[in-house]
Amino acid sequence: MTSATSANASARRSGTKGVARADREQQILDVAGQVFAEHGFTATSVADIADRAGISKPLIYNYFGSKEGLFERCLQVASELLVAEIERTAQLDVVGIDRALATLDGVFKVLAGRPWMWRIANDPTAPEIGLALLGSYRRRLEDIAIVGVGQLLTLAGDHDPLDLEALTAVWSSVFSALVTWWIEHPDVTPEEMTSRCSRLFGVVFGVVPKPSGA
Amino acid sequence: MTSATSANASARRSGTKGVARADREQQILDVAGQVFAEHGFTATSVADIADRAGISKPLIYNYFGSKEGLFERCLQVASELLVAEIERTAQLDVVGIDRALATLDGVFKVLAGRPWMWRIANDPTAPEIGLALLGSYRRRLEDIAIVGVGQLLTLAGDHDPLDLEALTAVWSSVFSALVTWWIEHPDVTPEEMTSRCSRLFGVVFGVVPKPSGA
DNA sequence: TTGATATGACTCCAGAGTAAGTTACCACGA
DNA sequence: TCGTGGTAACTTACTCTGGAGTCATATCAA
Repeated sequence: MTSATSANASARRSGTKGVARADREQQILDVAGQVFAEHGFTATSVADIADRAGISKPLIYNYFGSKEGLFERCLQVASELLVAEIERTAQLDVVGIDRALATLDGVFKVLAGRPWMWRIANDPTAPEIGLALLGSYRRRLEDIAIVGVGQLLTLAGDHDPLDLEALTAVWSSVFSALVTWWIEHPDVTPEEMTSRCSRLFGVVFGVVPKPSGA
Repeated sequence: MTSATSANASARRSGTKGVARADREQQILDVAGQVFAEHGFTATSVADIADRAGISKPLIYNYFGSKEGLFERCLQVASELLVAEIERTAQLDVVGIDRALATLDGVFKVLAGRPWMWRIANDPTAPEIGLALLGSYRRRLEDIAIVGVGQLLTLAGDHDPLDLEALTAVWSSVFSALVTWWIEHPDVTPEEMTSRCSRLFGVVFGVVPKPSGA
């Protein structure tokens, strides 16, 4: 990801434990992601992460500068992946409920096996710097959501800008609620969850969406 | 509220500043509610609250025992009021979307002028003890929500218990999103917000609900 | 020897909580 | 109308702890 030792990062290189920089960095990020997800930014101490990673605290500062710096990197990895997936789906030629379903399906698949990404991206105790970063990602998602919601409202003859704003907030929260519910039910597979969403949309909108092909 | 000086709590009574216990308690609760709502439990220090109230820190400990104790009291006041209102509405002879609207309307009216109550009841940095208290209130709300959602699902022939659970989570989040959106738009009156909700439900469900009479 | 990796043992500070004293007011007796 | 003691309200000036962040030093590959 960074630059040095790009070819064979796993090869022994130098230093007390013989762990190459890129490897160590990745390892710390992995562990930090887990721990931050479990307890939230504020309730997590750098010493916790160091312990779990089997290294010492100063090493983390050596690699990431500060607790916030470390969190920011975790957040960036997670957000980047999620937003990229959602933007990818938005390019597809699908609209309405089907598009919503496709987006959810994509997120479920990205998140499968890495639920910590979702928790970090929604950590309410995140520090200022993290909130700023999150804000920029959220704005990108908002842009996408607002288009879909706008189509729905326009179709219904509602042109009130505040209605658009409010309904977009509602849709975002529905999206989050579904993903969060799934994260809290680790036994449910992405496929099962997608079909559950499809079923629920059908009930709510009184429509049977065509089975997702993606 | 407490016991002593019940008749005329505002009358001077005794002590350095001549403020009666019940008055001071209320004053601290008011200020604490504001400050906790602004910054969240974790980011608020007891000294902050003391400063804003124009008193000293130990006085707060004298009255409430601990930072958590103080927060718990704020939370209790807020939750009690909100849950009572929602349960009251649930008694009414209204079902479906109309009931949802009536509930929202009630909450908007309770919250008008005291938005801090909503923020505190949704403070993600609340301490354990607060979460426990919140849990009990939330369970009461869940009981109500689950009935309404259950009716909808049954009507649609869906009897999957996990579907019920998930859709209830979604509905709760929609409810929260609407209230939160409103809290963040202080210029919108409760009446305006209720009619906005009514309009949005109409768009989403493709139904025009009858104008709320309550 | 040099330079990167790594750590034990610190410093430092914010913020929760406390001990001990101070002030104002009241109710009484002389 | 003075003490004088009782008591509730209130404050100053602390202690103590958890946790962020740092420094001097050690280990190892080349």
